[in-house]
Amino acid sequence: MLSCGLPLRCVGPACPSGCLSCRFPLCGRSCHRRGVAAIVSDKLLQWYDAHARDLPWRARPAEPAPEPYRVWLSEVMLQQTTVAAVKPYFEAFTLRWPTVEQLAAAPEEDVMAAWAGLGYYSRARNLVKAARAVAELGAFPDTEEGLRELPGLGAYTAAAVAAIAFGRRAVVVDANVERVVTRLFNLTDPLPGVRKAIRTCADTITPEERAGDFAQAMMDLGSSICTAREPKCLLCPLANDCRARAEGDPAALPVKAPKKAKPVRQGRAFWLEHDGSVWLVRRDGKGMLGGMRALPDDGWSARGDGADNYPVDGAWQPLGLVRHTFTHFTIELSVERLFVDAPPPGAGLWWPTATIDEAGLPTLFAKAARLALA
DNA sequence: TATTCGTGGAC
DNA sequence: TGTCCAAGAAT
Repeated sequence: MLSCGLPLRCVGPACPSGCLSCRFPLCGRSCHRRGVAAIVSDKLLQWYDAHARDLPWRARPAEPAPEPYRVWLSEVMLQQTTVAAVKPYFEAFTLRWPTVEQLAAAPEEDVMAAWAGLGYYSRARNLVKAARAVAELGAFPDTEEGLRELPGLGAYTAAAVAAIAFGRRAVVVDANVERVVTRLFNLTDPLPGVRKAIRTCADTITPEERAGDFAQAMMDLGSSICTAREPKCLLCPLANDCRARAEGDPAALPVKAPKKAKPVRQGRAFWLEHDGSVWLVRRDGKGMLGGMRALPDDGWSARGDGADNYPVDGAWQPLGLVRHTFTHFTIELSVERLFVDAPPPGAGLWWPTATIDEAGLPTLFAKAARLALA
């Protein structure tokens, strides 16, 4: 086996010269670690310059950074959400609210409705809060620490916005980076325990310059080459530096803890109709689908079935069953209809059924509406 | 650290 | 059809 002849104290990807003897824990010293890391980040940036995806919220490589508002908005939308799903929402939001000040001035209800269908609705609630905080401040914070104070910005998003919008050196770790780094360094311990090691390793290859491009390059690599299933190692610009490829199994990383089974819950949703309109309520505060418009229901949740209690007495007509799977449980929702002359007790509003698509219903209730109007 | 938060596409 | 998965945050 060829040796590169450098001190055997380094960490990180295999030596670019082919040396496979540099497999030692992080020494943190100025051995040739820096040299190896710089080569890796340079290779990745060169690959990015040639292969970066063209996305609505993104500047082309080496171009001036896009507006912080667009970076922030896209990053929040992209949390646990695919690029394809985000695109139309990003276009709609930036068209309707071109600046963070305009978003800050919008009624929360309108923002929630515009977010309907995208999921994880606490993001929309925090989006409004953060926009108002930024409007109050006069501008986005331009450091990772400052951004971290805004609601809805965790470690990942604060680092990403700091790097992409403000050119700060920040260690940006998302699921793509976790996958790339566990493979590049052959980190075989399971998530989430391995996260500290991932961060340490990601830090070693994060460059001082172009940290934003580097972060996006890692994400593009993770989404197109270093994919969860069947990674395309033959196309990978870092193949020769990848320790999992040399000595392990890239496709088996990262190792994850087994998942819990999802319970199936039963519940009812109530379609109260009067004069061509349906009665909609607004779900309260924090929990599941919090703040979203919805059909009245019988109190089902992730923890239990509905209580089988109807909002008003009458000859309710069962219309069918809607099955919908959330992250941690499945709901079988019986949709039942009653024609009434007066609104039920409690807050709500009559919404014309002809324009139900514009009510901003989350997907479960949009399915129920589709059933009721079929 | 573990759980609770959506949704739609790929396979 | 079922399972996995995605630019995570808050608690």
